[in-house]
Amino acid sequence: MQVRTRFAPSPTGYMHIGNLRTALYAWLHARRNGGRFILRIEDTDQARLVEDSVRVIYESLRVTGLDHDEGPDKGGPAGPYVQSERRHIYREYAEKLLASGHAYRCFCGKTEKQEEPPQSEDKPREGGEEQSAPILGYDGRCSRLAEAEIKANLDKGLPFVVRQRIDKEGSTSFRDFIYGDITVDNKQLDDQILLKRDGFPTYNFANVVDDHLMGITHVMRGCEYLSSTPKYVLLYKAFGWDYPEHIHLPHILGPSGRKLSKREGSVALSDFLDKGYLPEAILNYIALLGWNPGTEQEYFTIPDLIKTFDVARIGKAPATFDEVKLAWLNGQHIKALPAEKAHGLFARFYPPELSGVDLNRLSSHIQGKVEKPCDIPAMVSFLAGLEGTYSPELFVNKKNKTTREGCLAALGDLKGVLSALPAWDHPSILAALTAYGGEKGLKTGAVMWPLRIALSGRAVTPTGAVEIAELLGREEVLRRLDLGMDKLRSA
RNA sequence: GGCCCCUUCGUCUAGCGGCCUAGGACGCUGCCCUCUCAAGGCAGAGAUCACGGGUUCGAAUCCCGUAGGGGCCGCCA
Repeated sequence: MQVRTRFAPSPTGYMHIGNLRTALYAWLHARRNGGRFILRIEDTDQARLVEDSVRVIYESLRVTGLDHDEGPDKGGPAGPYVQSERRHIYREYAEKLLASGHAYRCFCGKTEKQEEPPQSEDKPREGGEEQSAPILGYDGRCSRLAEAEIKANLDKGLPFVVRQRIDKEGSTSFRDFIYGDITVDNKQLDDQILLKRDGFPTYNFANVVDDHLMGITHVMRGCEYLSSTPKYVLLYKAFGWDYPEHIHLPHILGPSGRKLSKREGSVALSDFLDKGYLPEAILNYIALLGWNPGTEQEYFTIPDLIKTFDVARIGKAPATFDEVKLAWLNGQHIKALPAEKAHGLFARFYPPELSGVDLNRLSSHIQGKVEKPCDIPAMVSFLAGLEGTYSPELFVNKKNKTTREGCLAALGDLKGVLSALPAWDHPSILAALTAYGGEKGLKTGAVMWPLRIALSGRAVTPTGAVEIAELLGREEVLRRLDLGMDKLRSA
């Protein structure tokens, strides 16, 4: 049977990194098995619609390369898959359940304001208050309504919701691919709402209907649905449908060990893209959060991932998102980039003051050491100017055995050597410096150190001293050499 | 509160009864190399496998319990 997976995001306005991982796993599983990957927009909550969010979803999938085979913008015999456009379908299936007695109409009104706990309104729910206020302690009374009462209510035009009728006897089990056998007593399962007053289905219903209608073979989603799945299983049974393989995924946690959230830093794909993380590095990293290849390989290209990904190696324990490791992996992917691509990635991070510098060269110099391109401005700022003052103490370096006096002398000599240099390019500069070191019996490090400090004002730079000199140009180099000597003298 | 799930170095993880005096990666520390730092190479610190009981000749691996964490219990998904 052909594997069919789906990604079913709701339009929240941004692509959460946890959702992206779910999409990635579903996509990889489909691609790995020559199956189909379907995109379905779950926009059944009218109150929470966020403008433009469908575009964000498309854009996120486009930039990460998680292409779908069927869905809203691809047409196809089974598309488009936007739940708000499929209301008639859910209504039709709700009618079937109503007819078979697996569901019933509930006419209970919304909660009285006074009944709400006075101060438990910690976080006001986002939108939809009038319609979606829960019925506190719904006791199932409408499930026992007589036929005549229902008819009377209907005739009066009373609004209603459709609820799933769950027999509270016994228990319901299913086998999750990751978590194994899950059994829940039916008395734990409430008569969940299938169709809301506004005629839209809830996730609980639309999801089951669509997954069946779209022939989804493997339902992959976050494990927050694990304990609701028995209710879905009951729905499948009520319809007489086979249920798909369930693959619940462990959560991704934030640094504090709590669910990854905006408060704790970046959670949206766009946040990482803005910082200069490569889509393939992001995918590589999140693939490893909850899954491992069974080998010691950690660096993966997307084709590698397709070849290697296996749902059998997904773990159960939640994983903490670690941006430091993401950054390392990003650095690995940056190193693998062709020079032009790397420069293209870096370009937007160069500050405008660097206009006089050969940025292409700079890019090739730093490609091997950039992990997060957003660090670039700070890395290269010294090239624009030695803003502020650096401490002459920097000239003293134990490892290279440099002293102030020695540096002062070296700087003076270097000024002579460099101003006399016929050509200004990397090999010439390097040759002159090593020759000078040889003459004076100095190790190259002892020559480079004072030069680096004078040119950059810092002990750590993203490129070697010679590269800096070349990039800066002779005039600026000589000027900075003077500045360094001034500092050493006045200190 | 009820129910469900999870628990190996700081973090991601390997491990599916003996190969584990628990392996790899990130990070950290040190050394080497080099035009400094970085990168690269090498080395090291870092986990009594949450805890307590079993089962077994033998348990990180199986069973039970406890604790901690997470999730669900919405006309949200």
